[in-house]
Parts: sequence; C-alpha cells; structure tokens
Amino acid sequence: MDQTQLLKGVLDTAVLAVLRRGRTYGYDLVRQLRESGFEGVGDASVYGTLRRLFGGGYLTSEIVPSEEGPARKYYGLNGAGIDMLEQSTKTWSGFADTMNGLLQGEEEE
Amino acid sequence: MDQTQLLKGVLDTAVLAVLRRGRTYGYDLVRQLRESGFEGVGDASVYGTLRRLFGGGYLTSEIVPSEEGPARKYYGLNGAGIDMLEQSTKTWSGFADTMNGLLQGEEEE
DNA sequence: TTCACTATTCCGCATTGCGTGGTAGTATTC
DNA sequence: GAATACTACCACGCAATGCGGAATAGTGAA
Repeated sequence: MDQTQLLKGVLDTAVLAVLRRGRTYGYDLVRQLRESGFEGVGDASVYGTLRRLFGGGYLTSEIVPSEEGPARKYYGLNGAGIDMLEQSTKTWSGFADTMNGLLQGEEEE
Repeated sequence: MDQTQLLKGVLDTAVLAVLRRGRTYGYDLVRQLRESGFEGVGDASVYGTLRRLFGGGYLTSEIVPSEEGPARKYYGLNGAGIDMLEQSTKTWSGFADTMNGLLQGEEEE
C-alpha cells in the first residue's frame, strides 16, 4: 500500500541517480529524494544505502567542514558507480516494462 | 542487481493483475508470471503471496480435483481484490514516474 | 515393487533492505 | 545554558523473497 516495499532494490538506484547530478552529503540527499517524490524515505535508510554503496566501491567520499553544523560527508560517483547506475537503470526499465505490460492487460501480439 | 529486491512490494500487484485475466491456481500463475517477464520468480514466493492475499480477504479460493496430479487450488479476485489492484496500480504508477523522473535527469522546470 | 518424473501445494530457514527510535556532535539564537 | 536546526550513524525489528525440502497424486519404466 505504501512505498516502503517498493523502495527495496530501488533506493540504491535512486541514490545513484541523485548523485549523478553532483556530489552531495547524506542530509541533502534525503532532501532531494523527498523533493523528487520519495516523500516518506527515512534518513537512516539513505545513510545505510550510502554506507552499502561506499562499501561496495561505488562511491567516493570526503569529509568537508561546514559552517552551519557538523562536518558533511560528501559522496560522489566513481567509475563503478556510473556503471552500476547504467546497469540498474536497464534492470529497472525492463522490470517496469514487465509490470506495465501486466497491468495494462497487454493486448499486443 | 537482479530483480529479487525489485519484486518486493510488487509481486502482490503482479499476482492480482494476472488474476484479473481469470481464475487460476498457483502453479499456473507462476508459469504466467514467468512468461510475462518475471522469469526468476520462485514458486514459494507466489504461494506465499496467494496465501497472504487470501488471508487478507482479497481473493476467493476453491479446490478443484485434477486429472493430472493433486487437486488444484483456484484463486480469483473478489471486490476487495479488484479495489486493491486499482489502488496498487496507482501507487505503482506514481512510484514509477518518480523513478523515471530521477533516472532521466528531469530537465523540466 | 521400486524408481523416477511431472504436476501441485506448502513449510521453514536464511537473507536483504527499509523503517523506527535513539544517540551524538556542532552551530545559532534566545 | 536551553532550545533548535543541521548532520551522521547504529541497533533492532519486520516484511517479503529465495532456496531447499517435503508431501500428495498420477504415469511410466526397470
């Protein structure tokens, strides 16, 4: 009923997609995701995703002092991250097509 | 990377969508899902989904003896199931739009 | 008879990944 | 110094899928 379960397996892709627009830190990433439509996304989920992606070698990370709070941890895509984004974009597209076909009663051929 | 995680939160919708084409039993439903594109879906996942949906009051169920094996358990949509399908179709559409927007770098306004 | 295979249903365990609630630290304002 | 915003992160729980296996029923082969 809610997006919770839909998010699974998609949040990493969403995070990578936001990161493609430019480097950011977790707190801001959450904000961007919510503005993009994932309103209910939890910050901890995003931090966890960032941790997983970074641990998997898909992201770069750099700590930058801030003047309005604690230091920010900026993340950015590296080569592997870009590859993964492309890859999972394809997976998503195929999946979405399958889903849409099913939902529309596919009356083609 | 694979569809495993993507399936979560979508399998029920997919099952309902297949059921809208007509009543069937689990084994055949698995076959239809695989033919539709969800190739890796596990039978136990589908049976679990059917059990959940039936338990939630979204399906009718009827056991029919078969001549080629054990009795089949036919499932069909009832009113609640149809409502749920409509509802989750909307949720899915919104979600997919959000995702696609993110992935396409949304250069609109 | 026993073995193997197809058809069909279902259970238990492990895993993955998101949410909730909580912790903690810095800067600003009162 | 108390409150509030900004920022990062952890531990625990839960939901849902996969995997492996079991059980039932029928058919055909060894």
